[in-house]
Amino acid sequence: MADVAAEAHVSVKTVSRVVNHEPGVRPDTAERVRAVIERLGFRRHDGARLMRQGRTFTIALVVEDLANPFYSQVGAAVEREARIRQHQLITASAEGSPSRERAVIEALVNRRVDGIVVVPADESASSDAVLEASHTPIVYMDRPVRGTPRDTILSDNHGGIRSAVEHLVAHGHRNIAFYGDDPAFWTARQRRDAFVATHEGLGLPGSPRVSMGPHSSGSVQETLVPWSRGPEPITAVITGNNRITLAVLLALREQRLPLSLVGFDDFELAALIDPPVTVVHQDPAAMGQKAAQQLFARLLGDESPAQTVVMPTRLIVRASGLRRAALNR
Amino acid sequence: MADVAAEAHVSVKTVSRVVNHEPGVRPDTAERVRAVIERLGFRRHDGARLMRQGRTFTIALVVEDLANPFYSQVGAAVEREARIRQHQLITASAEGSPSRERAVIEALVNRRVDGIVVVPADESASSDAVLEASHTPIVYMDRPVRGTPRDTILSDNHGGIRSAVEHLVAHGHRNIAFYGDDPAFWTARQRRDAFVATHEGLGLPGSPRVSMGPHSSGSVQETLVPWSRGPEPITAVITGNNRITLAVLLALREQRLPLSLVGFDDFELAALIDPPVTVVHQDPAAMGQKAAQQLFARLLGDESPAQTVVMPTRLIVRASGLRRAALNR
DNA sequence: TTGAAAGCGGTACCAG
DNA sequence: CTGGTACCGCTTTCAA
Repeated sequence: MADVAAEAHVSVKTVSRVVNHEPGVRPDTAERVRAVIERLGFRRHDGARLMRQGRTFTIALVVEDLANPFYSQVGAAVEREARIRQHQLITASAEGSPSRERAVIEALVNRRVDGIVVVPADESASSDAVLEASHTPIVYMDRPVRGTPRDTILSDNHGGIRSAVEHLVAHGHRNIAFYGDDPAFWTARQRRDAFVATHEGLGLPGSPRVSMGPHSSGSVQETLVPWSRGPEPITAVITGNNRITLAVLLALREQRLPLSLVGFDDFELAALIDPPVTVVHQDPAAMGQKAAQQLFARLLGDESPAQTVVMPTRLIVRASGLRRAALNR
Repeated sequence: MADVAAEAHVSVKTVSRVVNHEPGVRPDTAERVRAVIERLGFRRHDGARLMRQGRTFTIALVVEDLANPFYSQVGAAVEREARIRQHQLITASAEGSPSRERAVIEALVNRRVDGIVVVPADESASSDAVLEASHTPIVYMDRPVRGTPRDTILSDNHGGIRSAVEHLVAHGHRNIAFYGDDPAFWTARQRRDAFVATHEGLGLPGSPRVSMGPHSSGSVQETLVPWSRGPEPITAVITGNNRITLAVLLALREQRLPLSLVGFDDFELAALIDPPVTVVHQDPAAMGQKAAQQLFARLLGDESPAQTVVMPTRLIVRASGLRRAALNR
């Protein structure tokens, strides 16, 4: 900028005015400056600018794994909201490690990002002190965190599972098993608890048959086989997420068990499997959008108390929830 | 930092030394400084630091759509390489628009990112001037660009298609159709050309039956039905990408056509469809990793001529490539 | 309408 | 081992 100023025989301040389209520059002066800018290929150094202004026009997203379709859809939505507002997005993976997450967040705070959206690795709020001291706004997604109340965007796990159970019951199922993921995950526990509660609420027979992961096709079969034989054999299965749905589908195929199924999380090509898989759909794009919007509201000065938003799920009925007898007719 | 210096009765330079673990500070002085840092909750402002140092320790990834599984896997790989090297990653979507891509790249250059990986929207190299003037290293991915030679990471489209044709021929197919995506895409044209070349190279009968998109299940059926009836009916189909594979699968199901299939791009649950889908797998994670590695090599001063790397594809044989007669036995 | 000087928060360089 | 000072590239403030 100094170069441009010298070349155009004006002060840096005038160049600055031209670059930022500030008023109060004579048109011919402005034109002369622009010509020099063009000739020298000058580009404003946004780092310096933003440092002076105290904001970075950057937000960050911290997730477990960017390659996971759930997170990548969240990422796309957050990036879109950021772009609309002239902000840039830094994305970082914590790989499910709380310590790495903490390190990542500290690095982001050191960079003075304006705000952070994070899918927390655990509930420990290990970055609370840093965030508090730096006044960096944060929005948690998908899972809540202990400690200081913060804006949090969750999925309606309970409602989703309930709709799955009710759907199966409406189609005549009474004996339904639930396969969930590792109970270390908050969402896995939520969905399990929702299943048990709904099971009892509807007065289904016996005690709820629940198997928590981590699961593979093999580990699923260990309970799937006895449960579908013995007395009161199960006729349907509900799964706690994408990964478990896959394991159960493989297990059903391997054992040639004609059980009905409702999965949590929609997945690509669920409609092409035979029979097409009925799922509880959560909307990662909507969640990401909501999280980003909430973050920007804070950046714009919203000082209202932290709020938790529960995003609705939607049952996508295909065919796997019907009774197999009905399907074959 | 000035506050810390004042409080600890040392100069800012000494604080700087402590913060950066530079040698030449007496242990007790360092300890005193650290105590003040802790008490005041001081955190180094990386923006200021990086501005002085002239590097930002930031690289960027520009793609069409972060939610697309191909790009999100690339993104995860690039982020990982960046993180290993203490860099952060800015991700941006250009939504397939060359003008938006140009704007995004200019913004990134203004931020002085150290380098950029981009999946270009078209071949026009519209950002060439900016990149040239700013000396920002760039690596192109998946598609080449005209103009100044640049580092480029491509997938072996030709080899992939050839392996698909050869696989089908080995299983007795002679009449094979190709469904590709919109020929506006460089990769779509590459794969089409590879099909035609292989078709001729192997001396398959008649002229190659090719239908380019954009395709839906409906548009596929328009040619699929006549081609599988008339004289020399096709017995197999090759698809040019993920999206087309889906359209063809739906079309085959709708028309109850028992054709064999090899798809380009692997996809989630391809193994669970009946019959399991044989695919040409390209490795987005490996491509992203390679691109990032190439970029960092440039950042470390590699001045060798720009190179184009073609990453191998791999045929994942499941069952859909067999003749249906064989399958039913 | 224009410019000089201070300062954002650090680091580089050199002196003590 | 420690400190002073210039300076990175821009914006802010105030004066001309």
